Amino acid sequence: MHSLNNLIIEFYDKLSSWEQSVVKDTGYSLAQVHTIEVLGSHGPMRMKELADRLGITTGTLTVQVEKLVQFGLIARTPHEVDRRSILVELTSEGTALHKHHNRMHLQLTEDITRHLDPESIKVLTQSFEKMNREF
Amino acid sequence: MHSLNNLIIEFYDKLSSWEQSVVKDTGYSLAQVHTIEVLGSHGPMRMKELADRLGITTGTLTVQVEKLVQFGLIARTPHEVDRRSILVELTSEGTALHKHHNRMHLQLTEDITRHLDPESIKVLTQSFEKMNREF
DNA sequence: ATTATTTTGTTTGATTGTCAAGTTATTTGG
DNA sequence: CCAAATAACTTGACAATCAAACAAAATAAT
Repeated sequence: MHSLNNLIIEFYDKLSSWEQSVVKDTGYSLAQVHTIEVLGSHGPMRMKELADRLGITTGTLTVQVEKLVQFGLIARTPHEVDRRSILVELTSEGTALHKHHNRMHLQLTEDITRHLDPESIKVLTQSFEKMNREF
Repeated sequence: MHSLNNLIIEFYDKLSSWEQSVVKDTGYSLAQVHTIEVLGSHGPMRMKELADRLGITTGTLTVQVEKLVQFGLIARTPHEVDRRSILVELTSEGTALHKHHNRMHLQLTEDITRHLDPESIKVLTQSFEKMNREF
């Protein structure tokens, strides 16, 4: 248990470094790419929901979104029913960035699991499912 | 493979959120606790090495270390042989914080793995070992 | 041995990400 | 209909960060 704990911490650290270097290559900041990632994997959403998912305040997000709009990565559209709200969604350019980032992640997953046999991958997948449910 | 990739991303996100909330409770910042963590798990080291492990410049670290010294969490001692260098190490208070954080991590690992049978934990541990080696 | 280069840590100035608090517009509940 | 809650924005203040310039010391080259 103790060793598994250390392995998880090490895994997290290495994933962090990897993410940082991959993001740097895009020319955008970590916060910016993270925003694109969330929008890409969950689809268009209101500012409030996006802020919650990113773990930041809406005030911070307002500024961040403004930049991303100027970069042409995302677009703001009024909410159909709630006129207080704004829907934020990826532009085609934003979608392209998300897909690119996704491919990087997939490649990494393939790279780090290449010495695992099919049975281990199966157990690993099930274990991640169970662990993610417990957070 | 595709689903495993998504599970890893989800796992990373959840671990991130967890870390953020645990760190917030300590009253110190994420960067500060991270510095304590590295010093706690690897022992005293030079500024340069610490900066490299944290993925920041020595300039940034100089400022950060100054604060942590004022908080009484770490101490600076001259390097025995290289007079350009400074050794940074945890004080007893810093060690206490590290131990506390470590206990939190261990508790989390126990919590998220509680529905895994011993055999799965074994495979999971071996898989993490192999994956960490491939980064 | 002397000089040039590299390494280590610090300082400074600029930029980014962040929050808290206050504001406005809108929605919801009594 | 009015009060309270919610959504987004604005502003002012910090934290964290980097790059560049610097000084001191170690290392390499000649």
